[in-house]
Amino acid sequence: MSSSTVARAMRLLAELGEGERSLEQLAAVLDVHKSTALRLLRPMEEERIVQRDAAHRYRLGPQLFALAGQALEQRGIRTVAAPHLRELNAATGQTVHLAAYEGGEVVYIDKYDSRHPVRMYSRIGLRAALHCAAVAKVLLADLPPSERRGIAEGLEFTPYTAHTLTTPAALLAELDTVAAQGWAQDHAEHESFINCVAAPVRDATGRVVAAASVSVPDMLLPYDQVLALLPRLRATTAAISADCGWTDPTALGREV
Amino acid sequence: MSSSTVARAMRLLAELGEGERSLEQLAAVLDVHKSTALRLLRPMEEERIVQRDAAHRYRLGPQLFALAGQALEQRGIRTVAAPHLRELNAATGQTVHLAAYEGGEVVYIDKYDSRHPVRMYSRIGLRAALHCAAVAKVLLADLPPSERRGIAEGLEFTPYTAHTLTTPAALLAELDTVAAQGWAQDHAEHESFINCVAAPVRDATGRVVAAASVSVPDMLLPYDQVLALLPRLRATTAAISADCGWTDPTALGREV
DNA sequence: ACGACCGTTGCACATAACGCAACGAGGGAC
DNA sequence: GTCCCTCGTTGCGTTATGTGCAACGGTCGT
Repeated sequence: MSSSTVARAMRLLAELGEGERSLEQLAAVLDVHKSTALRLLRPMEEERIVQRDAAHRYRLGPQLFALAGQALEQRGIRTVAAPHLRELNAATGQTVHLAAYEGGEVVYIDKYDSRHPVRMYSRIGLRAALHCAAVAKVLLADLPPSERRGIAEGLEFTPYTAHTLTTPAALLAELDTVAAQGWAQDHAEHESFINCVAAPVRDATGRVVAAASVSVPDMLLPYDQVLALLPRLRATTAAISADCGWTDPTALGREV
Repeated sequence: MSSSTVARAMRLLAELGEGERSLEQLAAVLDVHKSTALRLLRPMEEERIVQRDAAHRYRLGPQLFALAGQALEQRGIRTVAAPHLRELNAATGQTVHLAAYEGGEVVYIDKYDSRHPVRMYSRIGLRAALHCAAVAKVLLADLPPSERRGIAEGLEFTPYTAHTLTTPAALLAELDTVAAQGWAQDHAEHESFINCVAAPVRDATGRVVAAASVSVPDMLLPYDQVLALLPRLRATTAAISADCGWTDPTALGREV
């Protein structure tokens, strides 16, 4: 037993999500009389959840932005991402990380351990190496080019392995690639026996607010099989982004 | 005559914007029986507008983010402006806002945070104070004088700081100045330690459809250095306007 | 200036939302 | 482990409230 009146109101919101509608159009969607639709819309208009322009056409209102912003502030990206990351972790059995760019550094803000006996070492709150970690590459790639440059030139480029990028130029070139393809890899650049792939999470404004990654020791899966996890990873980050309000403009060819 | 049921549902959303709530708490807010609150929440939960965790505590749900994202998407100007605002944000490192005049109020429709540790607080969807905010002045200044007058006389003129304009006459005089010079300032009129500059964005018909601003705490930059950001801001708004089809008729002596 | 269209209002009727009270599940304390 | 207490859930009868209808009025286009 639930309120059908509220259900109708929610249906109106969904419809307005598609674009501006007149009162009559909205009434037609619900298959109710115009006056009924009007009475449903009025309280939402008062709360600025919906809005109407001079021509009396309805659209979603600014209070919606305010609510979404408050919600994200409270919960943070970590809470929103959690169920999706857990599922990715369950599906792949591998270590899953969530990282964010905060004040010049990339920090791990969540982690789901591999179920295999051999695990990689990391801990929530630790900083990622900016010139190695796949999550770092994803996050840096979203920054404006001028800032990327500044960061790249300020790094130490500690050569952890033979694959580690060791010059600002190499890193900047890599970031261009990452920005273009929409994901990043770490091919034994930090630990000689660990490969990672990472993909960005975007919020409603389209900005990259976090990055998720799968890390796997190559004794478990060789490099090319790690790349095969990419579609699954990207499906996960797409789902998280959607939960943050992001609507993918390149939603054409889908291939989960 | 409007649906009080929907009004109650909206009230619940506003309450959930403040934080997680139990069913009983929500019922208490509306002063209704628990079962009533439950019936109101159920359709919203089905649409994922609200969500409940394992402990049955309600919070705002992912569908709300999706709606907010769609709503932002519908504001065409936001999409056009985004890359330019991002660039301005990157170049100055300061907080950048985009605001529009909608139905008698000035609403922030986009925001790019400062990268400095000390940030100003604001959120997309909030209303700007019409007698303080630089963006408000820019948007009001484009209205016909008669409408300006009506708005100015209907305001409350809350004196946030010592610099706040407190009379309709003072505001109207300021709007004349803004209209003449093509930009506006907020010299510690809303927060005593924050200065802003704003400039208009015009569409192909020449109407001001939005305003962009840079806001900076004066511990970061003193007032006169904020004014020095003006050329950069105006270059940005000019670029956005150009993308909207606006061709500047006063494109003669440029001194940016 | 006229007509057509769309949003708005008042009213009578019936639906659906409400409060109540009993049920059930989960958690904490002893 | 068992009891108790709290909180969410359900069924039901009443009545408030949402609904359709039809007439009104404002706005735009011709």
